[in-house]
Amino acid sequence: MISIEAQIRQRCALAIGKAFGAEHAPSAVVKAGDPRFGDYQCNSAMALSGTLGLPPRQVATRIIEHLDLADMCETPVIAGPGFINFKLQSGFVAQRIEAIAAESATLARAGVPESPHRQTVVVDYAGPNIAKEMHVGHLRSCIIGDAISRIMEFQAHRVIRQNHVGDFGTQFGMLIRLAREIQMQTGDFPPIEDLDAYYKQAAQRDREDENFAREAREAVVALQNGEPQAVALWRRIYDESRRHSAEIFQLLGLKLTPHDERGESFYAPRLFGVVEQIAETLRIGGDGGDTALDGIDTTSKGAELTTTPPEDRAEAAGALASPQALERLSDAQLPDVVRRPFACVSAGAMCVFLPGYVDKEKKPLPLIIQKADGAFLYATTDLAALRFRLVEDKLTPEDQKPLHESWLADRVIYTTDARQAQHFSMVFDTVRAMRWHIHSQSGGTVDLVHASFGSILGPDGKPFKTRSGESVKLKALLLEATERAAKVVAEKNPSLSPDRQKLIAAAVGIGAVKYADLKQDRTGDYEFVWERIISFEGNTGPYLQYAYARICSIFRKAGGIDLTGARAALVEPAEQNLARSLLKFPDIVEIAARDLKPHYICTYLYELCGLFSAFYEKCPVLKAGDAATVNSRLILCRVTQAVLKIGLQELLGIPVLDEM
RNA sequence: GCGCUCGUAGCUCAAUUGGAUAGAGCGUCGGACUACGAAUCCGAAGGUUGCAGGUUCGACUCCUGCCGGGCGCACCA
Repeated sequence: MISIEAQIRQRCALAIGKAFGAEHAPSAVVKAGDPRFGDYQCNSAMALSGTLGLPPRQVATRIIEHLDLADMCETPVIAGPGFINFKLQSGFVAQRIEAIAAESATLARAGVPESPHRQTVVVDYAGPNIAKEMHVGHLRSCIIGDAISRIMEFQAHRVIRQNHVGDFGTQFGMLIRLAREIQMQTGDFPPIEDLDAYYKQAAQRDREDENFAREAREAVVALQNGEPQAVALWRRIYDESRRHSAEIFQLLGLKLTPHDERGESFYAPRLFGVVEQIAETLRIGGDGGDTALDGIDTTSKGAELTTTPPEDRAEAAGALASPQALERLSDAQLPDVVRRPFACVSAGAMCVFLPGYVDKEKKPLPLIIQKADGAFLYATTDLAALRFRLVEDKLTPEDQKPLHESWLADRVIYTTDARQAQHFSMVFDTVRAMRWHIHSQSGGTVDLVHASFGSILGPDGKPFKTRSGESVKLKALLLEATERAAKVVAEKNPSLSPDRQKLIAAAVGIGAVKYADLKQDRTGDYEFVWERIISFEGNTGPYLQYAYARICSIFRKAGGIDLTGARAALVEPAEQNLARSLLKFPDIVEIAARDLKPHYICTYLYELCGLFSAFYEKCPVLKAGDAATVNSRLILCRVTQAVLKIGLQELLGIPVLDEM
């Protein structure tokens, strides 16, 4: 079932094509800005009047002459400078509502179509560093990433969730070193249920004890070289840490599974090869020098790179293949302006230089992919991960299940905080320079997206910390949310059993935290103030859950009513408003997916609940009197219930409750 | 210094990406429970969209310059 807005857009495009030629066809159809103007509006006439040299209202008239919408809308009206306003026919609205409510299969999608062009989408989110307990810094990536993958999945895209955990970094050296010491003293593996305390102890020793610090660094090397004892200790710490993060994921209701986890350790064996390949492919410099780098103006970042013909690059790379040539380019001979991507050793580190990036002294800023001491960094891991996701044969020993087939990603979405924007920009540019984003078969390009988000701030407007200045642990935060919700549940609905109350408190409390995060445009910062987060009034999670629970309550009272063949009458304005809003749900999902902005869905659901409340106040359902009206209103309840359930639970990952 | 980002009602945020008279919630004030759940609803007050220009039928949105906040900028992630 195609969405109504899309349908009107298509018909308008058709009419514009007929009236003025296909080259003018794209039509600007959006939902009406004001209910007075109807349900949808076409803004094409004004835009077209310039290119056509006709008055906009005349253009609008011509469009309407060729427009065939008699099966859906009342006669279109031209208004203002040249808006064409559409109002859906009452009968059409009723018919669509009936069609959605008709059977469980249609109800389960509430009119949301599957995407006509299914894509394979990798969503990289959560990604905690598992040497420490998860804290608020991980919250947004978890919540937003999960919502984005749910939305895309509901559109029938093939979503591959990836939890890129930090499980192989330098901190593990300390942890291994400390574990080894405790094991030697006590004969036992250290108890690390309290991961943070253990981490702190190791960090303190690392600061204060030179020998410890040195041995910790050695432990990292041993780990990376696969030395059995180090690996065994790492494995123990890793398992314990993962138990912790799995618990948090479960509390948050994330759809991530252990199968979705490929962390730094997974890519560790690939790092050397990745650096080698990049250094080889992007090698350039020395004799070729600036001449070879000239000729391509890349004032803007990234996008320009794809225009570099591969032959050019190969030629440039081939011009200087010797290690000596690489060395010659170091430092002093770096060009002032980088005009094309290239790799070379600078100050002992293997670097990729890309157009458009400069440091404080306006000198070219590198993406370092291997440190002077030979160690790899997160840029290396990210590049290895992207190569794995885009071009690597997935039939590797570690990864035979469950995704043994080639992923052939069409999009890779990173849900990480905005401070990493430059990092990802450089990593993506490097991938493009390597042409890993070109599908080997189709020749199409992969969309690399950083779906960034702002910081969570404390009430003081500074980064959210505890009073003692430590990061707030996620487990404690979710526990507090649940406790605060429990108080309200006990007060509002004391008749529920304690077990039931506990369950509801968790869904309400954690749902409130998730909703508070999702309802805001992800690109901005927001303040975490408990009173606001856990408030049950206004645009909040509990408000929406409450609306859902009230609908469920109606159906409980109604008993086993059969709505087969029932008609939607829609006589009251409140019924009309609710029904028309329900039909807009598919378009909201569409734009939320297009922009990767879950808050569009939040805003919509909140407004829908407002309309439902108005309907609920003015239109008695079960006490309506005649059976036809009861059934008609029950259909509206049924579809509203479905939209809320899909929106909250399936798309946003916020649980709905039959009662609360 | 360079780059990114934000600045909208007292407070917290929207505004379908260039559309019509800039909308909500909280707070304030005033109303509605012998009607399906009052965790609700209805009403009122509250604005020179940081400032100044520009682009055009039309600007919170785009371009330029200021002012103010946040973040990033060579071997941490």
